[in-house]
Amino acid sequence: MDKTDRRLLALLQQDCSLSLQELADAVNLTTTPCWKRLKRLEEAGIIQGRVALLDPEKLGLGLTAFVLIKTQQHSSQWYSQFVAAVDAMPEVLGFWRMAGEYDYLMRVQVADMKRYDDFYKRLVNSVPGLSDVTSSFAMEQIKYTTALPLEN
Amino acid sequence: MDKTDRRLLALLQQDCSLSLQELADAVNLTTTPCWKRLKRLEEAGIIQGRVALLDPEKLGLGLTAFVLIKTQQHSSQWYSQFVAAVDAMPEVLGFWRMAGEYDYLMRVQVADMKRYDDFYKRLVNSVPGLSDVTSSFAMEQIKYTTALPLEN
DNA sequence: AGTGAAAGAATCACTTA
DNA sequence: TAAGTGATTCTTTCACT
Repeated sequence: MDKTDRRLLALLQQDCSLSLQELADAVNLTTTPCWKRLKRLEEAGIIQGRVALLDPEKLGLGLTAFVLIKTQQHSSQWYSQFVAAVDAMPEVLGFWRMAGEYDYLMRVQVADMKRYDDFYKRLVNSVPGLSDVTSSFAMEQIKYTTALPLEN
Repeated sequence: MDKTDRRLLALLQQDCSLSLQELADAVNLTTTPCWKRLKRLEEAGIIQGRVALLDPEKLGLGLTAFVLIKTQQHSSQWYSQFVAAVDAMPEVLGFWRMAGEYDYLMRVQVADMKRYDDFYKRLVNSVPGLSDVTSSFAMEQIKYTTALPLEN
């Protein structure tokens, strides 16, 4: 993983519709060595995939909620059940186990409050022991990017 | 935006390296009408772009932090200054203005605690009036997806 | 929405430094 | 071990139906 690889990654995480020729030009290579680098980065799992980013507003999914969860349940069995349940909920775009006061944090994207309420009920009923669940709602998304800070 | 468009979007937000032929097959079209739909969805801004998703761990960016911010400053001038400052910080992957107790929530990705501390100092010095800033750290990322819940 | 042709891009065997 | 050339194949794009 040299500087050229990093520059390729920085470019691709901004726009993966760049052609091999454009990428190669940007890093002063010809297409073949550039292509080999991309294959290597894919096989190494550094490039996890290529996705289209969609506009949530235009798709009627304008409500972003963050859910903070505390629980008394900490068995590994309960945990796998919880993770499986949350995994199966497509409204959950992000899910983290946290250090500190709350045990879990979730980012949820839905159409409106009615849909959020619906999601919330499904969530608290999906596993036992979700007693302390607090929801916070976003008024505005100021910044959102999938691009990691690779500094180029 | 009919059902076919939605199915195309659902596919592309999972994997935009699918060829036009594969996409067309999946929605029972030939390449040309399928291509025209994609162009329409791009021009409408529903497809915002195509990006490569990278593995943060493998790039040495394993620390995810959430930053909650309260402020007394609410002038539009202060706000644009704050937004511009945060925008310029590549460690910030998500930034929301919130309803409720805290005014802002941020998702930050960095290498380690040392780098986080560095970021934190830059943040609180970027604009005046960031008195109440609390950081929470993720122990584990359980789920992360850019795919919106389009239900297909 | 489809056909078919032309242009463009990706892929790979082989070569070179 | 990394880069380049050139041929082949696959993909995208578009005028026309």
